[in-house]
Amino acid sequence: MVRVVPDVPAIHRRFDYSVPGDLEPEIRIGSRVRVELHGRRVGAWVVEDDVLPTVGVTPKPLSASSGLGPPPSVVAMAEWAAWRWAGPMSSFLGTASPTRVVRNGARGRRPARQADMPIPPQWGWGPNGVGEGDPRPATPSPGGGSVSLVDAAMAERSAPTVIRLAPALDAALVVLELIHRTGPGGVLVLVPSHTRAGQLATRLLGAGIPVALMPDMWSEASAGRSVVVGTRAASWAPIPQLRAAVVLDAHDEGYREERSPTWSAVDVVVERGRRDGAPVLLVSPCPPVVMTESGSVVTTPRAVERRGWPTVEIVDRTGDDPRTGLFSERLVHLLHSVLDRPDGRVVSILNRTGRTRLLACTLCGALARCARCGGAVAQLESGGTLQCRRCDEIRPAVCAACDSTRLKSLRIGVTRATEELSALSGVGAVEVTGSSDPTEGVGARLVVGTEAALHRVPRADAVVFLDFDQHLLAPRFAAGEEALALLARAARLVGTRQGGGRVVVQTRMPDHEVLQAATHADPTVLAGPERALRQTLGLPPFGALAMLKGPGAAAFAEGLGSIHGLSVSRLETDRWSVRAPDHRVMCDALAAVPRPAERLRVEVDPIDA
DNA sequence: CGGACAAGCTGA
DNA sequence: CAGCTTGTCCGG
Repeated sequence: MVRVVPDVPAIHRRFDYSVPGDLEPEIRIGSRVRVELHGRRVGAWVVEDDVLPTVGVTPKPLSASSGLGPPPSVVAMAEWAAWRWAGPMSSFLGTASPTRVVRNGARGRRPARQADMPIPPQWGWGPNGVGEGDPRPATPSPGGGSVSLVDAAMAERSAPTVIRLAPALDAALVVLELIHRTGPGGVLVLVPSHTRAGQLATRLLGAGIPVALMPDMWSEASAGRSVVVGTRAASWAPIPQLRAAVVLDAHDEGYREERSPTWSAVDVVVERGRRDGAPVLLVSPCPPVVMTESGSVVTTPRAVERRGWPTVEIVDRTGDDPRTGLFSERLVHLLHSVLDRPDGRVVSILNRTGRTRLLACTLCGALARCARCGGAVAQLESGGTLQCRRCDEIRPAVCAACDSTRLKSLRIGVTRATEELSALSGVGAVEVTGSSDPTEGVGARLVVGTEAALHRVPRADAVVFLDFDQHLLAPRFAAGEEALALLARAARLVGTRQGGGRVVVQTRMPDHEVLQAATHADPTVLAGPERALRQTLGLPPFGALAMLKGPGAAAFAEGLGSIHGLSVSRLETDRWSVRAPDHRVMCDALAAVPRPAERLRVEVDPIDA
């Protein structure tokens, strides 16, 4: 008899089935099976074996085997994650399973590459910290003589270990050196994006290291002879026992699942490392407080870190008239100085899509608002109609208060900024947003876009943030850390300060810790105050937080309210926040209180305040 | 989730 | 009271 978890999100129970003799050799913990449940056939995972029969229930036999699923250690992780993020175990088992059916034979197959070939030692950091065969000048040097960053990190007993590495320093060297020490088998490497996963896999393969690129090479990963490389979901890779793990750009938001359950791949890898006794290295130019608090931080010498950041120039707009617009004199001057060079390239960032996001009447000064719901209306096309951002109501571009047709832009979006920058610079600017064509702007000399542009454009001489204050003031718990991460992201595009790389930030808060950290190339300038603030407010890592949303939120909140140690408060209708001294107390409570019948979304470790 | 079954509503 | 909708329950 085995116990299974059905692949049906709404069913939170487990059921017992007998194993027919012919299926016996294929069935183990983690196996994908099909079962008869309440008159229909559904997929399921085996999560326990040798289950004793329950009295009064005659078990049905498993209907079929559907191939390999996650190894027992990962099934156990799914159980832990279901508790940690208050979600159904089946969603984690799904992420941990192959996309196509994998039959037993695959596990024994040898990878095509020479997996047992010893890895030549040429990827050490070298005497001056430069990986041989790597032409880039600004690679990290060991923290004093012959001790490398990886040596230092592995020597730390605490897990995880954070490696702070400036944006221009080559983090792949950490991976290469780790593999040189441990061999490829059982090593897991996470990167934030698919593109980078492909690039890293190619680089490792080029060095003769066998790689299983997730999610397509699930069975190669489970064979255990390759380094497993992938993005967020690869934190669930079928590695029975982890030997080591590296998370590159561990601060990246891409490691968080936005849909409920809102799990984090970094937390998953850290827990796997803890269970398997494997070192976990979190590499980031700007490690968040939640990662540095529980472990230790190793980093390059100060001078090396400083060289790994570009020049960050603050354009203080405190004294400027708010009506001056988005383009300071200093900015226009800089734009010209870069674009006057024949191949000079500038990327400017404004995180507002559309043409104009806020308008006012020139005559009476009234803000243009929606007649139906009162929300601000935006202008989508030049001279066009106005549309409400909240309810999509459309109306003509006429002042509702005085019927004037003369409206002025108070807060322009990317489309308008593109038009204006083209005019100012005399260079045709290309607009790049999340919804534009992926090839758009890749070779352009002047790109105007949202954050998405930082992921599309490979290199630039300067990155300009037209209105950075919206990032600094964003209503998110980690707004400061996210803002610094954005500057680090921009830094990658422009390279080092010696190479002339420049990031320009227009702001009315020039003394903000985020900007001080970036100009000094020292993330601890932010981390110190940030840590203190978290401690004062009881925010993670000094407390746990959850958000309840939906029609069932009130009922669930009421149930949680009676639990000792929790504080529950209503933010608005159908939206509640829950605080606990730590996530253990939080998760135990979320698991103990029965779920209401109405729809309910539980966000553990929420992002939005 | 989705099938089974019960209770409630409608119309000739 | 058949025929239909709506709601609640429960799965091995």
